[in-house]
Amino acid sequence: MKPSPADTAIWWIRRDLRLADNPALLAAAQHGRLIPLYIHAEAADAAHDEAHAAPGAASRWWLHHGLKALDVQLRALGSGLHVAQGKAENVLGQYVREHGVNAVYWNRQYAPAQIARDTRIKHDLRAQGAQVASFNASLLNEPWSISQGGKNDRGKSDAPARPYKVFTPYWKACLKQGIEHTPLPAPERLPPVPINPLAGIELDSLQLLPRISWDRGLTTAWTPSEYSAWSRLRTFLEQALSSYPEGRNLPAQAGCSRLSPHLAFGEISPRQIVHALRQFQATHPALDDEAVRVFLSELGWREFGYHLLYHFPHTLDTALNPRWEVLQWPQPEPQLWLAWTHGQTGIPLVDAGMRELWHTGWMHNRVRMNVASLLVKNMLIPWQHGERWFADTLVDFDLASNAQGWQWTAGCGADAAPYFRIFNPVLQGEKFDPDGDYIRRWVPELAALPTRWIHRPWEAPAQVLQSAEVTLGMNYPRPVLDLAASRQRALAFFAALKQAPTAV
DNA sequence: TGAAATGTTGGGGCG
DNA sequence: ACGCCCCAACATTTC
Repeated sequence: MKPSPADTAIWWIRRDLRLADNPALLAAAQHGRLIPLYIHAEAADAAHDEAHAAPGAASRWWLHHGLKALDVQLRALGSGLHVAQGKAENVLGQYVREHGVNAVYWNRQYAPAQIARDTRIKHDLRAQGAQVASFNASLLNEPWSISQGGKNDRGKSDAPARPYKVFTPYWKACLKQGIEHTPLPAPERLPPVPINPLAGIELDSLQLLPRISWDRGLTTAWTPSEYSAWSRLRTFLEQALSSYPEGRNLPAQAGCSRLSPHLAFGEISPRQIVHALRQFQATHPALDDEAVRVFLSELGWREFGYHLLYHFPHTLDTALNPRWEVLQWPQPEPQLWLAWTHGQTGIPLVDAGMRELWHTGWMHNRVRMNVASLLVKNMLIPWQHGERWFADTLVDFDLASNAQGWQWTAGCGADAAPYFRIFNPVLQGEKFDPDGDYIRRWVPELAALPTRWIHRPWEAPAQVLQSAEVTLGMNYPRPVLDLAASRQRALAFFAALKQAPTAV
């Protein structure tokens, strides 16, 4: 049956900037006309409670280039990206009412405000007579599909299903339920975009790129596109996967996949990754199962983050563990915050990490744990401050992973590090960056220091500092805090949790 | 996916 | 040969 020209669908593009394994796009491509529509909501358009979902500066940079790349792909298939600005409900409603759109498809997002908005929009569009469907395209399992006491709602157990709060049993349940799916193919051709459905706007007019160009480092480090996501994955499988269990901990090495921003923007899906991993495993029988298991579990942590955010939406900015309410946080010390954000704490591993973040929009996970521990424990600055800084500066910013990760470090989240677990960035540096290569790359003023002192320059003999041309307090700061003393202060502060009445 | 304090063990120097 | 001390190495406990 030939679809009538009036039969027009919208693929509402969100964080699914890809053609392959995209159920919303495939559904929309069944119609006679297709508008691939990206709707940009500026902060003023977004509801107040959606502020957490508004992209930060680094994410906006990625979004701009990712959408450009998607447009090129769409044009190759006879289509093209359509950009609109405003509140999503208004824009979609207008297309349906005034421009003959009779179907709208999207892939799900999971921030509490997004769920509420999408539910509302689905209801409204259906009331206008449009066909609407949403799909899972960014998770191996929907956050509500895994629970304790009967994994499916058809189970015989009478006990109400409860969400998991501990990673290991959660991930075991996921693996048992099955994470294997055959990814959907990319469409071979796309229906035409209707002639002038509405005056779309230019992507450039969204002004997603920074006004002053601080983005050179981002451009060097990343290429946002579906194609480069696959190129990253291939490189990782061939070069890093086999030594992943150890390699992933070494920030100076290319030991991890660096797929996180591509995942965050949906340029590749976890199902595609799992599928590619299984294929690689099948063709490389000597590959260590342990390496595959560890890498998969990192995808598992991402899933776990969404599971927690869905079941405990307040964890976006409030501790999962209610015990944390008893803590009387001191006023954050501005000079500590400035030193932390600027990578000028005088502690090499922390400064290297914060500068890597600023320059590339990304930080190695081992180092993320260290900078987070320093902020929350040694500096006693609430984790929400760090969470917001990461939201603005990370290209891989992901609401669920970020909030849960910070809560993990702070000790108030699910399966969290206990409050007394405080990283020592000197020891961590010596353990995971034993040659100091990571420090030398990101803190070049210390590059000439011998490895013995590179993680603790303040202890280096004057002669050593002098010949390395390091003058503490001049071209590299003295430590802004004493690691041992601030550790003691943190232990004393968090000891209040022990007398708290509420059980975990 | 911690660090530091404390405890234990065993080899070697030494009187 | 023996007891004593020191201390590295490792294990356990504590935060």
